[in-house]
Amino acid sequence: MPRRLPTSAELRIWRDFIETVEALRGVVAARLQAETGLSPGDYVVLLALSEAPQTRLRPSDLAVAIGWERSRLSHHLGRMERRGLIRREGFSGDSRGASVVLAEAGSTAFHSATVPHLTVVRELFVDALTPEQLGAVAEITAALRDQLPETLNRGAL
Amino acid sequence: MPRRLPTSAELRIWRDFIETVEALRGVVAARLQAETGLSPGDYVVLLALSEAPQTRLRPSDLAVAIGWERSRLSHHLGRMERRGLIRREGFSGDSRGASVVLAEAGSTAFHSATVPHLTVVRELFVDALTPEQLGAVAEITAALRDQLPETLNRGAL
DNA sequence: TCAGCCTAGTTGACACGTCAATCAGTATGG
DNA sequence: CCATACTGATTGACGTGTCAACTAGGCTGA
Repeated sequence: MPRRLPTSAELRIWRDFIETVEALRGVVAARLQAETGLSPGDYVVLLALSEAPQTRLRPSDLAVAIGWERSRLSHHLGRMERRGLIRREGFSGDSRGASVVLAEAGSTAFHSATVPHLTVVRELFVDALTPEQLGAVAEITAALRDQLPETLNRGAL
Repeated sequence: MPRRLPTSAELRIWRDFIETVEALRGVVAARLQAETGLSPGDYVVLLALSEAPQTRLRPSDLAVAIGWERSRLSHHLGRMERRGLIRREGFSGDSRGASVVLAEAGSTAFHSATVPHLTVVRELFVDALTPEQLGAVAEITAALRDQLPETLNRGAL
């Protein structure tokens, strides 16, 4: 039984919030793409691979590490492989398993993307907020996440 | 000249924030889809049409009203037209112009989606936050928007 | 008048995401 | 041994978004 509906003020906060975050995501993505040739998705994949032993991971492990569904990852890896950022190799031991390997081009791209990536986050997010607001963001994030179905509380939580 | 890079704490707040909002958007979209058969995009389009005189708008005006690029809207209208939610008609006066008309099915779908839509927003957003936090969201949204390129400060601002 | 420009709108190519189906290899119980 | 179930991974269909190109109708000034 629904308790009540949002007031128009609450609704406006919701819409502004969602639209602004979407715009922010879009701008960050566009700047990363322009400055480094990598999408945010590319970046997280390359980051996880860089940190992995031998810079290689099985797709399932990679998916867990970055909190993606396997199918999403598979599609993305296909695109990254076409661009030479990663390679797929067989996995000795379990012949249904595969292995994703960081390619030379991927490593290079990742390293030259790190600073631009962090700079964009600073300029558009960290510098936009006061330290108190940044703390409030952390609180709000946690509160919102708690309200989400548990299935989604994935990742480094 | 970059001033400094984000600390790892700041970076973690950023990542959690973006991931959580994305998850939230996904959950809202999935629930709307399941309960009403409409995507968030469908909903905003139908909302704008419902409020327009004669429930009809020229695509450009519609695009401005909801803050979308024309091409995005055009693609979306194509899909909505296939489903019978809207119709496209000619526009008398300027023969380049067209007109988007709310179809019967669109009107029905929109009206039966309103309450579920508001309920989802309440449950996953409004109810997750204290009134103070809701106020903080509004502040933070404004601060983030101010940092975005002006081109994007679109809509009812 | 008509060349050049602006505006309205659509289209095509492609990246990204989700879902359901599929395929192949491993494990397991009778 | 083998049917069955489970797991790792990919695939196809389709919705969604962006960008650049394109069509086509108005507008304006030499």
